Amino acid sequence: MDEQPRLMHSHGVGMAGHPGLAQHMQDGTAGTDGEGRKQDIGDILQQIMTITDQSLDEAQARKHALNCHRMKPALFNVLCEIKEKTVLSIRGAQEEEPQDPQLMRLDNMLLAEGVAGPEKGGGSAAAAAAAAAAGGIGADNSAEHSDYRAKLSQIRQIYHTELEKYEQACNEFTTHVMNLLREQSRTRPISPKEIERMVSIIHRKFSSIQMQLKQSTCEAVMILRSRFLDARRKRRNFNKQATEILNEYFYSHLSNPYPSEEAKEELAKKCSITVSQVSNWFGNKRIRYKKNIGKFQEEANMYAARTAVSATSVSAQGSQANSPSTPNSAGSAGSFNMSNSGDLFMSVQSLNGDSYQGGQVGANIQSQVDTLRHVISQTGGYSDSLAASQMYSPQGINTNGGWQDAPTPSSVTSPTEGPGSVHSDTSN
DNA sequence: CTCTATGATTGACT
DNA sequence: AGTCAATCATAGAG
Repeated sequence: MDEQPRLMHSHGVGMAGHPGLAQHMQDGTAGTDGEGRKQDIGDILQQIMTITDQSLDEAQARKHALNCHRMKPALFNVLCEIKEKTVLSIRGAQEEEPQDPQLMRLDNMLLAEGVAGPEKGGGSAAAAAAAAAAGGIGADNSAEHSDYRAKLSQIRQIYHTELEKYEQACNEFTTHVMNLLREQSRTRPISPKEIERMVSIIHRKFSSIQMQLKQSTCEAVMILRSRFLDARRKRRNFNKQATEILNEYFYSHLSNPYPSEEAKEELAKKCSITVSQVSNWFGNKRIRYKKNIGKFQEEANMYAARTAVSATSVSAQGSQANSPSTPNSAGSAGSFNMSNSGDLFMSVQSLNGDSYQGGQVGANIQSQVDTLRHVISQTGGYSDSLAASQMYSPQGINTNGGWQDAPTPSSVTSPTEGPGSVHSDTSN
């Protein structure tokens, strides 16, 4: 035998063979003979089959008619039976899918970057963390840092708006589908489990859209971050005032141009830069000065002259609190002040009798020298004769490149060794 | 465009 | 940890 008749029988689709259907037929008032019933059922099926081809209003009307049809409950039962069979085969397909590792990764990253998770606090904390990761220098409120924060919060805002939109759309769509299914459940058998399944399918679809959103958000954050990190290397020259302050300190501490931590902080504050930048600057300056003293001599002269003038005026006022060359005037280290005065003296001394070409610079400040000597002797800047003798060592640099190792003082009486002829090791 | 100056980074050293 | 030395990368002048 072929499949069709057997199916019809076993599923009760055979009109006469189905008990429920038969009963309804008997209960019914219309069909009295078999031919008429057949006609009737065929008619209904035909209507159902063609319902999709009709216009909405037409279909609605037809649906209503069908719902009220006397044969409807019987048909419903038949569908229920068929359903029971097919659902079994579907059931195997639905499985609990494990949490997507990629989604977890994205979630974790968004959380770490402060895009997802709790409001504001997390965002700025993450930005600060990113800034710190950028080299420890960015921890201060630099323009780039705030820029980064602003951009990140922008991304965060977009992300949340979109996420909310998706969630809303998802809920709306789910509600819509559920309503639809509930309504349909009047004409065809739909179990709650099926609705549940449909809902989970919808949710899965929407979460895949959400994943795309998360992915693009992550990309945006990465791009922003890489730009921010690249900005580290973007060099911006310090402003003129900052350079002058740093140079003033450097040349007035030429024998020992190693500012203490406090001095660095003070300089950083004055120059509106970070302590690290101050350290960088001094590191660069020392090495470059040492490599080419001749080149820096003019600069040294200029700052020495300036400091001399400053010192003179300080002396006149009987105060040194406002001297830019005494960042440690608070008095944290006595030796600091002492070397300060000594360095001034040294710088001027080198001017005094050098064979340097720009002799007129020296001549210009020649008058300052005596004043300065006077000032220094008055303030007791170098009561220690050893310290004074060190000053005369040409910039106090030894062949090992050491400033810190006490350089062998050439001679107090021979300060005339020109900076240009300091050492052969300067030719680098 | 090239060249120099200069701030930042890196690795070795103490 | 602080420094030196070499190097990178860019700003700015020409």
